[in-house]
Amino acid sequence: MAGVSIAEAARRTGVSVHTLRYYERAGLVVTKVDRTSGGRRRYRQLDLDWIVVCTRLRATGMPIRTMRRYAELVSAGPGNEQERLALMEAHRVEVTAKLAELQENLKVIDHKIDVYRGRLAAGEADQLWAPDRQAATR
Amino acid sequence: MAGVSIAEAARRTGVSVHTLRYYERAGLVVTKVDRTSGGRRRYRQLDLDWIVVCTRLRATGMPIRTMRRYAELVSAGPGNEQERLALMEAHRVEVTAKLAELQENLKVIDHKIDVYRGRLAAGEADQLWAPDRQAATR
DNA sequence: CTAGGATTTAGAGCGTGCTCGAAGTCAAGC
DNA sequence: GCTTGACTTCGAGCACGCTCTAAATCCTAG
Repeated sequence: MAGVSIAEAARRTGVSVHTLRYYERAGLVVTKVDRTSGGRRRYRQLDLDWIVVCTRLRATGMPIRTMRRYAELVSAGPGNEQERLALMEAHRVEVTAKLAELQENLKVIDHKIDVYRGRLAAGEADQLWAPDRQAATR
Repeated sequence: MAGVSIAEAARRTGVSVHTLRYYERAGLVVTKVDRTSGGRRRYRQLDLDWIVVCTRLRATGMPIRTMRRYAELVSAGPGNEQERLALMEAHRVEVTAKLAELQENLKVIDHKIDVYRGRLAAGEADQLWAPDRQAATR
């Protein structure tokens, strides 16, 4: 029988078997995964590829319900590319916004790190700090 | 009475009043927020500043329990800068990893967008697609 | 002084995205 | 054929981070 077991699919995609089944139930898996005569899933490369795309979208914070919507559009076949494009572009806006926010807030973290490095470097010479300086840099 | 009400604090920090109280209960607020004689919170600038820092850390995905740990270290006063530094550096590693992952996955989104833009551009000339091409670009 | 809106607490409830358990089925090795 | 372990479905359970409710209290405007 062509394809791999769910355990192997989990290994290859980095998604747990539980989550693989959950994604299917949730309507995210646009490919119809084969079944053995005994009812067991057999994942082909196409299925695995799609699931990997799902993990990428998830990793960018796309909600499950949006992924389902996207899967529905893909399942509906050609003719709704406009809608798929709109969905992806909307998501792109969110991702880039999140990226910018992350980069901005990384600065705050870096600043904190600088402060503590500075204190530690100074602390080697003198463990005491003026109270107001503590309050200011906390 | 110095300081602002919780409603005003919410407005200034962009955090709901519910969440402000939740953060305090959760042990994230290192400053001791004043109270009126009647028991109502009065936020001073220092309190607001700290809460804003909390929102930055949250925005970078720091879990509540890590923020609590950080707050504990700060509350404990000077002398644990090494530990605070380690905590922040560990978080920095996670944030930069997330940033890189996000940027990587943004490429997938951009590719999808390219595909759909291409299809739409071509679709204006011809709505039909070879089945294998559909499968390949989905 | 009073009415009504803001605030308080403790605790319950919710949305998301998994994660797991139970009970049963399938299949590969001995 | 039997055992053993992977797999099935379905529904419950969980972790997280809020978010809201209820009932009481506070405070300000009129």
